[in-house]
Amino acid sequence: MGSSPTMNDVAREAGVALRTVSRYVNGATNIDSELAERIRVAINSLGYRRNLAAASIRPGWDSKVLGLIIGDLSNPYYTALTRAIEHEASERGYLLITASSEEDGTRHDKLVDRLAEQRVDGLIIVPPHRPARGWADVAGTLPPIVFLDRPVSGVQADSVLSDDIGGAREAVQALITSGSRSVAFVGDSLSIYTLEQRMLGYENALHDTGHMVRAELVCTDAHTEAQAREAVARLMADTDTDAIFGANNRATIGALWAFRDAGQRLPLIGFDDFDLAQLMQPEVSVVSQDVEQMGTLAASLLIDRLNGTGSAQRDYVLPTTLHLRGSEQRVN
Amino acid sequence: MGSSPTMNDVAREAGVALRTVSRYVNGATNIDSELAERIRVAINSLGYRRNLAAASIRPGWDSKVLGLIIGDLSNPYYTALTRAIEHEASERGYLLITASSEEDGTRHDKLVDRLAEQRVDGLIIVPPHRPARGWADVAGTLPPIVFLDRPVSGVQADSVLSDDIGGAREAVQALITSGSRSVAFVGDSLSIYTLEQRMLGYENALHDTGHMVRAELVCTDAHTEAQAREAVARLMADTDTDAIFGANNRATIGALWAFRDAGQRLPLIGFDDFDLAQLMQPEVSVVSQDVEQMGTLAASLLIDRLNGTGSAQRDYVLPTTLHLRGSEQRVN
DNA sequence: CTGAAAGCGCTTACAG
DNA sequence: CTGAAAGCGCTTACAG
Repeated sequence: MGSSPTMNDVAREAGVALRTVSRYVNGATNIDSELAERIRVAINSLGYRRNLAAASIRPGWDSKVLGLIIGDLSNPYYTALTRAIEHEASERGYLLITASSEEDGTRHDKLVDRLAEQRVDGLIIVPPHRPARGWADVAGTLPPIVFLDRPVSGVQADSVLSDDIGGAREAVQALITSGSRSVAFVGDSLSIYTLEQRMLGYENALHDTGHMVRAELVCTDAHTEAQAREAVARLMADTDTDAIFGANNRATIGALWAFRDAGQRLPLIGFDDFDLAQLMQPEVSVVSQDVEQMGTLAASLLIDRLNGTGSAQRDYVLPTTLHLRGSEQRVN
Repeated sequence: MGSSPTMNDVAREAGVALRTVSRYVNGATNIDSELAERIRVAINSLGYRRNLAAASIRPGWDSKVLGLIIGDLSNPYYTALTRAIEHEASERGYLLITASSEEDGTRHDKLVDRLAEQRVDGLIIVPPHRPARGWADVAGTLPPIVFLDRPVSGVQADSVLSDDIGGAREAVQALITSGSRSVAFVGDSLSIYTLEQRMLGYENALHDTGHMVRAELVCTDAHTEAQAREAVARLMADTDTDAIFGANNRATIGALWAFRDAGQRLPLIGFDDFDLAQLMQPEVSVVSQDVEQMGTLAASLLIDRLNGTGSAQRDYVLPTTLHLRGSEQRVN
């Protein structure tokens, strides 16, 4: 390292008072031009850089750093969210610390603590589905929070969500409209808020169209792509499943694998778009979330609140969009 | 906000000296157990959290925050890199600030400045291919750096690279071995280090097998997937191209699109693996970089250096792996 | 417009 | 083992 030059060093070098350097560095306009020049030269020759970390400990100054806790960067859904958040934050002068909880409650809590201790100005959080401790215990000690993807009750915070119920219902209805009668639900644990909601949408669609929810067509333990692949294989072999609703990305991709394994496909609609969906044969139909808007909105709500221009706290539920591309159709 | 409680508040509440609280918080073992208990109670009742930002301005203390500047989080290659870096950093107690330069030199320089002013302990940087200013101008004012994906000359820093030349050569040789004679190069600008290297590998492979480099088979202005798609379409229409080397992800996907548009495919090998490569028909052959190891190594080198356990500065060039999955074969 | 001084929340020799 | 004091790099009333 070799300790870097301080504002004090610059003041000495330029032969002015510390305060004058501070004003110069902070962009004050009314500075004697000769002094300003001496300061400029001193800064350059010393290679001085202001220390924002030090500046931010002063009362009323904030760090202009936001924290983001997501599940896992390997999930393209979270990646897209992160990108939008980072973009909006950067646009508005904030840096972003990104951390992955890996859906582990304890790890998540540690990250929250660390970020709070780091004195980030605000937090955007995708809460883990099995929290290790209650939010109420720590809420008072945390900076402003916006929850993303999943809401948290009992905490003062905005939430930005998608219409999981509506999206799932629409997808399942589309499958039924295309002629399927035994639509299977393939997804992860219902203890995950979004999956629970999508299950509700699935049930709604069945009820609306006069169908029963049949337990043997419901798989809620496909945590990975590989498990979804197996689950779909089993559904195809053991039941009269005639269409698949992939309740998340991994489920959908798993189904595509199972189709390839079986050498035959079933009508399919997935929740969440993915990169090459349109390059598949047939193109994969999906319900897509407006991920970019979700991220932008979350960052923007948080920053508005930090600036005191936020409105009353509420949940924002963004609509989803059904993209019918072909894979929903029956095979004959 | 409402200013949060400080160590001073805790000391007063517990009826001990500030220093004792500091020692408690920093995990000193030898503290009178009765005092420790009083401090514990005071911390809980006040909802005190240590202020790491304040602590880190003291001499010899560092922030335990690293900065990462990449091109763009929408590129899965950078995402994978980021994930590995974040994982290693987290594993070793560091937080990670991630920022996107969007390949813009000026924006990149601003991020470097901001991160330096934020006093991150170290920086991992994918340098933009057209830097707006020279590294020499600022090198002295920056924390330790590890360059990733592309090297930078004239700066004291480690670099973590892939064997772009070797990987490209191997890919092109494989296409030739499969019977292709007019292998086209489709990629982005050669002012990007990795693309320049891959072009070298392409040329090497041609020379090694007694072929000439033919200008009409070389496309180096496919900056986007869409442009690559058009470029491949043109190659198929206007030249005798009988195989495509996709010099990056976007080029490869663009080629797949062009194949679908044309209703026929050419032998293809791409540089960089992608998520659904094996779900395509035929499965897409690629040269893959060991992205996870690159990220882990970069973070690990940086942290070792911060801890004073780093070795002499050098470039690390990681080998690539050719995955032949079928798409390299000729169509008949 | 500029200087000398106080203070942000914290850690660390220095005495006891 | 613990207390009162100095100081990290910075900003900001307070005087001039």
